[in-house]
Amino acid sequence: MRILVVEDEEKVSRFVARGLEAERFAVDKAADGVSGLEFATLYEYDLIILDLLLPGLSGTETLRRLREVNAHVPVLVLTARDAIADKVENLEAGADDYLTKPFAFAELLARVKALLRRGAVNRSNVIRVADLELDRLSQTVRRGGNRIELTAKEYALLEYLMANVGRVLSRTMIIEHVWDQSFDSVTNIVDVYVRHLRNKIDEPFERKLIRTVRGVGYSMCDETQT
Amino acid sequence: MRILVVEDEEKVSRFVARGLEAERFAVDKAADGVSGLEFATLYEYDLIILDLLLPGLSGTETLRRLREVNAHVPVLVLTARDAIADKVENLEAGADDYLTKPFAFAELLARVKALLRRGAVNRSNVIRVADLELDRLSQTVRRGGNRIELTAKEYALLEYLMANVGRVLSRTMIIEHVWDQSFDSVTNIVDVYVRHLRNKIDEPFERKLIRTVRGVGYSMCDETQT
DNA sequence: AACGAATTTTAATGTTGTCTTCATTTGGCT
DNA sequence: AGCCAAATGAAGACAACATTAAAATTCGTT
Repeated sequence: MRILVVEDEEKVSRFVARGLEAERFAVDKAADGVSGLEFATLYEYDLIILDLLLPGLSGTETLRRLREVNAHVPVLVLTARDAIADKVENLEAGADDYLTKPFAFAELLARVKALLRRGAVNRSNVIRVADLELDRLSQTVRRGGNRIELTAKEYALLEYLMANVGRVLSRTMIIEHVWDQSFDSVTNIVDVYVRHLRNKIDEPFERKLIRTVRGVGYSMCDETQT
Repeated sequence: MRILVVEDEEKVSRFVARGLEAERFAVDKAADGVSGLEFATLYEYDLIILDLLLPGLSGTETLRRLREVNAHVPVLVLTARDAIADKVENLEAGADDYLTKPFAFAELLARVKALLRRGAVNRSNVIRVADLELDRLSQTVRRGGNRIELTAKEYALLEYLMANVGRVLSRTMIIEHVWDQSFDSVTNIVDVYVRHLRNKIDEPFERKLIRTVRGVGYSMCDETQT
């Protein structure tokens, strides 16, 4: 499950991201409205958490434009305690729920899960690529019907790859999403984990799904390749 | 697409350069304001990423002088977290966007892409010349519907040629856009790469798109040829 | 708390593909 | 023909990726 957090305060976004990641969500962070919109345009999210007090583009304006881009994704809005006046405005602008700062993480999590459940009725939680199938609810993986056991990191990597079928993901992006660390370019951990994944999901099968794009990164194939 | 990174911290600049290179940008690095200015004067960049906390010449001063040299190139400024006071000053001094450290690479990339898109009204994500088609988003190339695999350099060269359809590009111009600075002047690398490209995108087809202009350089044909 | 097993990470080595140079051939132009 | 620019082919240097093993860490169990 992918969540985008649009929040300018580094401390808050870190706190939220950490907590959500512990719940096995894949979290992206954006520090203001402009890049938040950019993310929302480029990638698909299951939920967006949006702080209204943003530098640059105002939160309400961001929300409005977000709706132009994607009318379906659930948006949870964070506001300051005394901003109740805006409440109506926000709900009208397209927020699905709101939470006032400061908040307990447990409360945020409860609301996040509620929103996801609500939307889950008509959305599938299974991603399929060829005969490979990943269920995000039960966090299980099958290929050709057979269950494949993955470790936490292997699963996270596979989910990230499958959520972006056909797109090439750079090592930098993969490290950021799966390992949540930056600035450490002297590691080949992505290569090693790709190997682990290949051993489990590609090795025993005829058709290989994980493709290496030299100089760029890795990608899940959707089309039949040469 | 060429990007100049002016940043004194080796770790940060390596991290940024690596990530951008995986996105197929040609990246030059400068470690301080003076050499940053020098690069910006000597070469043309599509975007400049400038750290404000530089040794020697201050970042703001660098920015001001940069604008004297080139008023158009988009500049993305990196600042320390608590330097919000300078924010207005920087935007006034000519920064197009800013990002506070520490930042996630995905966020930097989102902003870079947004800035590049903003600057070019006529730049769509897909360039077409006859039945040849280059998609800047997915970085893929097709001719007559068939996907063509290119290496990093081949792709960069083709993008530059296609972005300047009909115009004749000299070898010097090509080297300056596609390769990064440190390059020896007695080389026929452009010829060699044009050959590689022709093998992949012209050889199998009837109509040839890359034209040689003797004594000058190369060009992509847009009109129907003789 | 201590042990062992499984997972994660680092590190070293082997392999492959790309980049670059160089030498040679081809072909246009005067 | 003779000159010069461009095309071509191939080989070596180099960087990126694959693979393996071993070290470090985590986690559950006793």
